[in-house]
Amino acid sequence: MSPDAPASARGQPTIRDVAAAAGVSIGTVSRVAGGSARVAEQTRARVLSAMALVGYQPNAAARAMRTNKTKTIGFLMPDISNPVFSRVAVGAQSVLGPAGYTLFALSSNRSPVQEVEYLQAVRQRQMDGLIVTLADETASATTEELRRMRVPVVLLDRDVDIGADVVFSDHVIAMETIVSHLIALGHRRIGLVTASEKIRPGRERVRGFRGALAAAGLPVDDWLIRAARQSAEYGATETHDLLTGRDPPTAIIAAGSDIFYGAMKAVRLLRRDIPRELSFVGADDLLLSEVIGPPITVIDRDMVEVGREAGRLLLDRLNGVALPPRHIMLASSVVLRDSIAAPSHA
Amino acid sequence: MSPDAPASARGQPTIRDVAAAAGVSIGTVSRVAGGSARVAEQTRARVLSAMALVGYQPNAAARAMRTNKTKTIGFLMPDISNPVFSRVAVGAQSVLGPAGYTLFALSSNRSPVQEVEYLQAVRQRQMDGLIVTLADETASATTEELRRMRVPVVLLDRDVDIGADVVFSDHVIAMETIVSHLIALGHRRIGLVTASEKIRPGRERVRGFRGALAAAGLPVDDWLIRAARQSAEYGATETHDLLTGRDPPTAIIAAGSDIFYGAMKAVRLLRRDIPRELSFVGADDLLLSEVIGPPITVIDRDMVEVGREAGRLLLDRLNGVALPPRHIMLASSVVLRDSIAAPSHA
DNA sequence: CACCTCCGTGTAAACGTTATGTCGCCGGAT
DNA sequence: ATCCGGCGACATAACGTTTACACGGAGGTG
Repeated sequence: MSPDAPASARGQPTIRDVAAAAGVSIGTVSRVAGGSARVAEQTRARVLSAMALVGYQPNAAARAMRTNKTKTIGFLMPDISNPVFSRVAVGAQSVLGPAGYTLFALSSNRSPVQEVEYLQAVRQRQMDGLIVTLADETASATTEELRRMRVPVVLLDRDVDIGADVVFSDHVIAMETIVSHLIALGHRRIGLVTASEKIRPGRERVRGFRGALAAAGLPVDDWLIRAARQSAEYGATETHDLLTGRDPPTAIIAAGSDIFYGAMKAVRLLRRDIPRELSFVGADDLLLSEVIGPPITVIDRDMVEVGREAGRLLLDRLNGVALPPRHIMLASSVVLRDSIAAPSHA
Repeated sequence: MSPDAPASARGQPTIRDVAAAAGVSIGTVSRVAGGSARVAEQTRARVLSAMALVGYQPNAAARAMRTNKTKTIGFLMPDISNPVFSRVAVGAQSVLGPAGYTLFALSSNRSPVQEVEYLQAVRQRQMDGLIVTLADETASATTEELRRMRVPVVLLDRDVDIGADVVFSDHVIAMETIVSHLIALGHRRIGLVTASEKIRPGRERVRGFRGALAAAGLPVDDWLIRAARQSAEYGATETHDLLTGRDPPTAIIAAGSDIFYGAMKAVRLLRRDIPRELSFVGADDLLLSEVIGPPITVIDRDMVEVGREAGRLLLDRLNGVALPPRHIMLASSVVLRDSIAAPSHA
């Protein structure tokens, strides 16, 4: 099939193989490969066909060593198997790709140790930029490692003071909106299950939650607020606990995609009828919420757009834009569906 | 805070900075960094503290150029935002990480062009190995590029003859099982919506489907078989078409996670009652199927285990195991739930 | 007491690329 | 006919590592 690859010894063919095959010097091959300087059309053609012949691909390591650029961006997220995070990669790629950068996705599995390791990997590999969603804002080893980074960094929805650009998602307004709505429907005891207050989303959601209650002049029962982890198990456990407590809520907000799953499962197991016996609000999973019976009201945000925005910010920095750190706030939307109603006996 | 980083000029500190700070030669620093040869304990300590002082991280590009190893594995998948694929990354990482390799995830967004580009990126960056799920088995540019790869490759659930190790998922047996079950319940017209026969999963599922019908002596109505794309839209469209046709099926199998979503949505819109009016079988999304009312019967497979197995195969090759290509077959499971029943008037 | 051995360290070459400086040659202008 | 200007190609020096080789000194042995 393919012409027996005329690689030098073993391994990939180098610029030298191409030069030999084309009968030119390596400098000329480099210029053709880089497309930088002027090369006579005839020579260029000879070089190009030689490259095709030997199946040449420039050695990125050598190139990187010489130029100090890798055309590579790292994207570190807490959990690659959660679409909320991985969708960001799709958005970022759509912006960075056309600009000639390759996006490498890394998943720390919510482990701060892994996070540090990957951050070092990014630094060792001289990646040109970094987009990162931290698993824990309070891990000092991680933020220290971030500060060591000598390349542009874009932070996603986290409050860490490293002088980086940040793309924030609104959580407060959306939470206030839905809680106010529930209050207007007559709910007085509303349960909230969300991420730990150690990260911004958890903190902000709790803030919006408390704010809406305060605005309505209602007391806050801390027992109704569960903010510790992000997992289906946590969502299930806490929801079960809330619903089987002495004075259970008439509405539950499961603010987080994994928590949403788990909470939903707990509601099923307890055979609570939505929305007759319980009003239910999910988050960050439009597809799921649409397909469940009845359709579930959700707080949603466009994570692909978050990725695009992050890509744009990064690209600006890579092109040398020297501005003070920029903060971008992206709205969340509240999608009202059939899962909420007035409480049965208010 | 941190001691003003004594990096040489600008940029990251190099081995030379460390050598100067420790008062030794660069060779010695390299030996300490690499942990290879014997170094006097006293010297080692001095070098280590010098490395910490300047915040040294070895330059991966230089290292790669010298050693022809990058300790880096690429994982190319069709869609990073689909957990079916990204879960594989989690499994692979759990095996490769402890062995000192970093896994970089790449998403082609089902574009053959992107696929080729990423394959070239992997080759340019001299990654030590590759795990890949192809978006289309029939794209010759992709398979040609794969053949060019001079490092171990593990293929996931695809039939492409490049002499690579492969981790297969069973689709035939699982499909036969569920179809036979539906037939036993009295179903005679069963609809199937699945991926294109251009990729193994689609092909095998159709094969299992036809096989089960044949085994039961039932005729195959090709109108009931939809195998072209993988997307929620496709799932919705085809399901709608099947259910609103002249002679609609009494059961539908939505074999594919995105198709599952879409099909489910179509069923909701048409207000078909499951399982009274329609028996429904989903695939590859355990969480969703559990939470929908009623719980949905699904064909499921452990994608994390697929990743682990792929990681193991790759690791063997990286350690120099020279065997003929190995094929591993992982079973799928059929999880029976409340979404299937005898057809209403058989 | 001299020699050999071995351990620890230094030196230097190579990896594949880009970029800088240099040179040869062709064509146009004087 | 001579000279000059450029264009295009070549040679070569880095970039930061690893590693083969050389070397010096300490300790043990004949």
